[in-house]
Amino acid sequence: MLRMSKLFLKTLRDDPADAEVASHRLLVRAGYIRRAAPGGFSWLPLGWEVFRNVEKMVRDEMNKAGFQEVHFPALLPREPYDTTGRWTEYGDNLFRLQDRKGADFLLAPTHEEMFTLMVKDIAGSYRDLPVHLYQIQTKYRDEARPRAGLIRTREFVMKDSYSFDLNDAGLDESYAAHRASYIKLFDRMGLPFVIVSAMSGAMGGSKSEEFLAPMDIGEDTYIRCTSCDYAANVEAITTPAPDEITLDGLPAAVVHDTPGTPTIETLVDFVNANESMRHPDRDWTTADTLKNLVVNLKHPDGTIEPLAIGIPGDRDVDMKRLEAVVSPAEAEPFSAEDFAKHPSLAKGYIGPGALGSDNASGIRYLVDPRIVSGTSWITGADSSGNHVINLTAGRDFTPDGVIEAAEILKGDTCPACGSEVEIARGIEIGHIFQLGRKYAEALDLWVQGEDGKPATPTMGSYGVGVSRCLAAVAEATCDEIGLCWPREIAPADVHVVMAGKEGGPQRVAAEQLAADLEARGLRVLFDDRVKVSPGVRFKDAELLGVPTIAVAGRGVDADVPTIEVKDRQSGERSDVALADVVDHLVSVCTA
RNA sequence: CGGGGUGUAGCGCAGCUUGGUAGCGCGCCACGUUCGGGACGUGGAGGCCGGGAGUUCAAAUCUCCCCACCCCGACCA
Repeated sequence: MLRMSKLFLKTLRDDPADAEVASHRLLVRAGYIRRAAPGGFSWLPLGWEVFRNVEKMVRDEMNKAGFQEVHFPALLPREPYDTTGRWTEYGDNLFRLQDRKGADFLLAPTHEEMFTLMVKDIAGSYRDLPVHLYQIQTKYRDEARPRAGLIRTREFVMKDSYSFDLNDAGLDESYAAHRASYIKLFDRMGLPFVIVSAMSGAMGGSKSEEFLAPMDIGEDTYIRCTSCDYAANVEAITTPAPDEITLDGLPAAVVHDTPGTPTIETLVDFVNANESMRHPDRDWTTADTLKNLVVNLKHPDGTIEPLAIGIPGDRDVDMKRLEAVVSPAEAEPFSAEDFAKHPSLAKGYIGPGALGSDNASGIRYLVDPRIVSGTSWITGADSSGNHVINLTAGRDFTPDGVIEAAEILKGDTCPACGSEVEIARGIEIGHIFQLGRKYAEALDLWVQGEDGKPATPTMGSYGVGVSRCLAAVAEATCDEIGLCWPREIAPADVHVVMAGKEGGPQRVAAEQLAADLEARGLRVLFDDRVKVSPGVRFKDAELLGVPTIAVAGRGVDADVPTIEVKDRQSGERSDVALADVVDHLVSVCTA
């Protein structure tokens, strides 16, 4: 039994000034956590209780799925991470440090290397596979900007699992097993979630999905359909191509003088205001224009390749989508010097006429999927101050291919059902990933196959942010007045409130009730504080968020004494006869 | 890393423009009253005003430089 008279707890009446999001604000106010470092939190008794409940739930689901728990140090030597290249590749987000002898160490941001080495150490034969291991461990990432309380910290607890299979079919099974156990886990947490594809296009093959808890304060943007259940990461969504248009009878392309129109907006205004350029039936819009821009692709081997991208003028290039498509290359903006090297490119007036491997610049030219044969565009005429109207794809120009780099806008077409998508935000609570053989190969993990020859296992990795899930649950379940935990996560089943005069019958009833409930196996938080007014007790009970509140108050004085039982979430109250209340509460709490 | 904001008692804030012995609310301690929705009275304790340097007879207040935190963006297996 947790007695509030003894509990190391202080609730705050006012919101802490540095907390913006509800989960952060309430967890601090309710005395669950305190900020201790940039991106680091200390846990107070109630918070730690809740944390362990979440952790227990994660562990339980992992064990149920047949995965085995192991544990690694968080403080690791450099060497294995050097072998896989991640000592450097991980970049600024890796906490690096040295021991007294000057040897390099790191605080692990994730443990692929260690799991791989452990399997290498133990498993020797294909008969030892598949292997499914997990750990629950504190992870360290030197985040540029920790934010939103427990949502994004530099030290956090993560459950990470790894699967080792002999072949792709096995990996698929392992992946599916983890996916299924995550669905059970997040359902059990009472957390609404969507699974979005996070497949990175150009890398090919490696399958990846994110579990997102949809909420406005989330930092991951994803796309969801307004009518079907399609959901995808912005990087993974594909743009449906419209039908091609027959070229017969389309108006010819005409070059016009369009002085002083370096931007899409000035261009549209200009052509609409000019009689000779007006659209016969309507105003031109920015969606009628074809915007061409050039970037430099920096390939991992150091080579630089210019790439031209054509997209409808009503949208911008989404750098995240572009990077995902060109990965592992990186995209950088075209500089003034780059333009100087390509005199055929008229900055602000770049058109398909100069682009593509067959034209003046020789620059590879990829266009948005909407730009299909027969679509006509207003676009640059490759000399300063000139644009061309009705330049038609498939007739006047032929791009080298298509590229998914345009930003996704609300109202875009759903690739699954054809209705409209919307843009939503979510918290990434889980991520499952088919790694393949990258780590096994780098660390020389192999087992003897059935045929006696060495075989390299293929791996999957699967993560759940434990501390982040706690915050997500708090965020999803709380209301204006406080936290509101699902029973399994809550620090107690029943919050017993003594609401009468100290030394009166309420005291006696509350003490007895708390003891009886505990004897029946319920977890009890008992507000037995003296010299605390009833108002404070009620407010604190609501703030702390235990799902069921039992008040020994006025009802105790009645001819047939009663206890008020209140459901924290719904706010419903009922008076239950003192004689029946223990049974009643046991059934409520074990339902 | 760019833009914006904030640092004054445990928490939330005022004071700064116009320099002159540091204030309010909550919380805390003592006593009394009260006891079903963050009660009341009386009396207390508690602060190197983020740090450093400067200007001045005098700096929370003016100047310069740091640092920390929050928000937006960039970044983020």
